[in-house]
Amino acid sequence: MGRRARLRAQTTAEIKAVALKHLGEGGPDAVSLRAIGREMGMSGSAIYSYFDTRDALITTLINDIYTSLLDQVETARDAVAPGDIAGRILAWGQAVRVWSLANPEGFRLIYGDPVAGYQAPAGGPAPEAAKRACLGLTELAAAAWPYAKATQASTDYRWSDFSSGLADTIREHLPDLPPAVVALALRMWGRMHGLISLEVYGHLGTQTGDPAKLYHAELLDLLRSLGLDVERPRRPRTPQAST
Amino acid sequence: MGRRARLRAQTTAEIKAVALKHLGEGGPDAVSLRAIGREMGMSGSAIYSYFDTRDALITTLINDIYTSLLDQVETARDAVAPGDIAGRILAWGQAVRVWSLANPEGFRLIYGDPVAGYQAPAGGPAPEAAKRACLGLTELAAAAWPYAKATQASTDYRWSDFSSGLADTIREHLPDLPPAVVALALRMWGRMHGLISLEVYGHLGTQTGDPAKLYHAELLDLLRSLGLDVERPRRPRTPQAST
DNA sequence: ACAAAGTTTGAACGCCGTTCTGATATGGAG
DNA sequence: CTCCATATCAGAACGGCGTTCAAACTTTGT
Repeated sequence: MGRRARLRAQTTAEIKAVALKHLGEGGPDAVSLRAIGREMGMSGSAIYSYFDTRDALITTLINDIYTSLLDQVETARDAVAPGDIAGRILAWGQAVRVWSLANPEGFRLIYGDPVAGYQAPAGGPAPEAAKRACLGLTELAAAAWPYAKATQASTDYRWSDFSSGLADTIREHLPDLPPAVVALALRMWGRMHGLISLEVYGHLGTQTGDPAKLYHAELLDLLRSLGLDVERPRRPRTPQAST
Repeated sequence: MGRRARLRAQTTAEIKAVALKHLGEGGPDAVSLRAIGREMGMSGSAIYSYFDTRDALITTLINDIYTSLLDQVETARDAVAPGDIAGRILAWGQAVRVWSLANPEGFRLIYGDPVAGYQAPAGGPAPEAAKRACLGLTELAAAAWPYAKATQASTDYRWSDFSSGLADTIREHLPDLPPAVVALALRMWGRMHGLISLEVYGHLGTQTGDPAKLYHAELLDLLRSLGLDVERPRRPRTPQAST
């Protein structure tokens, strides 16, 4: 890699850094090519050498931020012993909320209307990080499955219910997994996402002064619905025999 | 009310109607004062006679849309016999999802980043419709409480955990209600919101082809966690005696 | 040393919200 | 009916935006 490529990579990184800074300080509107260029001492149109369009820049920002979220969440999960399934799920859920509240603009970028008129690249593959999130949750759901199986409603799922990309990835990492586990993982995702999303967007703050307590109770209820005992000792009870 | 006031009301209504149309057709960006004026045959600046600023227009749109959502949801709920608690919760939840998928731009406006640079009126009272939603869910939670009480985790809530506006409204309509019921209602809200939000913003579609099945399973699990039997006969079992 | 490729600038186009200056129409008081 | 305050409107203007384009400048490989 010549000197030129190095400069290019450096400038690209600086653009992303400035964009992230503006995002955090002034919200999504502050992420404008002209403003970024102004701060970097170059004209706004020069950025088009590095990103085809503003949406392309936003897209890579989303990928970066999403990746950082997953890094943090996975780290929190791995700080709990692999055998402590309830503890791992709890750690995952709490980490998602902590990150989201610490990076509300990032959360909005990933999960909400990112920025004026941004259109996600259509038809493209699902973002890598989204699959990673889903896979991580599926692993947790799979670990809880022996306990949760009996409690789940009798909806029957097929692999065809899920996108081939997701299904293939999961079956590669976790063979012999019933598709219902993936559905459970997606529901766990939604359950964590709901309260966090309401809180980040300020809908919960006007109703309750203590969203943390609410969220914690929700996670406990989630564990209970997975058949994992949670009051006092956090060890799960013995899984039931297969039906 | 003179002729003048009538004209004014009419023009105001037309502005809102055109704004809603643009919102549905072109997304949030299409809601621009200039574009609205263009379509109405008047200059963009003329709208400033009717709304102080674009954000004011957006704010009334949000109120209107939020109200229409609650009208529809309450209608769906009231189509189920008052005694069928599980059925009412199910109807509420399904109605929220149906409305959200039919009005994704409205959903984004209410719950997401509404539009470029919009700032919700700070310090103002919580939107009327939000309290209405919360109150409706609290009624459902209160009806389910005799069955759900025993299943809830032992988090203890106080009235001071909630905003005074909400707490007062609720205690006015439903006296002698434990604050834990409000917490339960907020959690129910979050639980419905999670999957719907993921679906509306397209995060679920890339992972599963059948979000409806997922959402229905989630509602069933919610009912189960409320202590309401749900397989086949939808009648709740007898409430347990007070602990 | 020189041509090819990459990078940057600055003007331009059309969009936006908002403000301001006048022009025009309306409504009520005398 | 007249007259004037008030409400409504058009149009220009300011500064912001994403994007395009021709022209200049810099680096690279030969």
